[in-house]
Amino acid sequence: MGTAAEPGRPAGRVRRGRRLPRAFFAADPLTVAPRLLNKVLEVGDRSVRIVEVEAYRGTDDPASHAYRGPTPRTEVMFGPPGHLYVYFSYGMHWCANVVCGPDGVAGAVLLRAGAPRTGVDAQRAARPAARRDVDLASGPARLTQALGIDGSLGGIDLCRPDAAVTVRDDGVAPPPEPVAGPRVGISVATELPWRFSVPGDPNRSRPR
DNA sequence: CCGCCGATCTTT
DNA sequence: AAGATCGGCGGG
Repeated sequence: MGTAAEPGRPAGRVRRGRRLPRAFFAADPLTVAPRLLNKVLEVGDRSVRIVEVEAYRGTDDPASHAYRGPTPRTEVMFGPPGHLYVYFSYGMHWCANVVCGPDGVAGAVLLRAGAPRTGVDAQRAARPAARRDVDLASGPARLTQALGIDGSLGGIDLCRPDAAVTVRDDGVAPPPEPVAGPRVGISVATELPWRFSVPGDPNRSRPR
């Protein structure tokens, strides 16, 4: 019903785990990105296990929204780590990032795909176009749709006790050897292997 | 299963 | 004018 089976884990009660502290996000996006794999992204009763991410840096990364310095849209990327950077893409989609790196240095990790975990019925209701459950959160805008993340949550602090969105550790370790490859949908810095995913996970996004 | 293309808004 | 995308449609 509400909870998806996770292969390799015993059926039954789902561990909620504990919210990641701000220190987790204070490192460089390139360091944080692979560590976020297999962490849990939770919004209310809905959650996914993060299976694909991309690192974006700031003024030294031409593919980053922060490359040309702060703007009203991107200023949160220049602020303290552990906040949510949400942007509107292609006129119709929301995409969510976690701000990483020290305060004053721009950086973020784009949350690209997740495996549905709890509140799966609500995720299906939020994603009527998804034919199969592996399509529920298998893309950055699909993930935000499945969990109900939009611009109204932009800038929130994920590390506060009362945060509407949290990233949690339920005891599942990141993959020891994550798949690394080029970031999707960019036209510059395409040689950098800054996209990370859980090897073999069927919920990863399908690059075009 | 795969590739093409339109939708629609922000930023440059 | 292009973009950190998605889903519908047509063809194989």
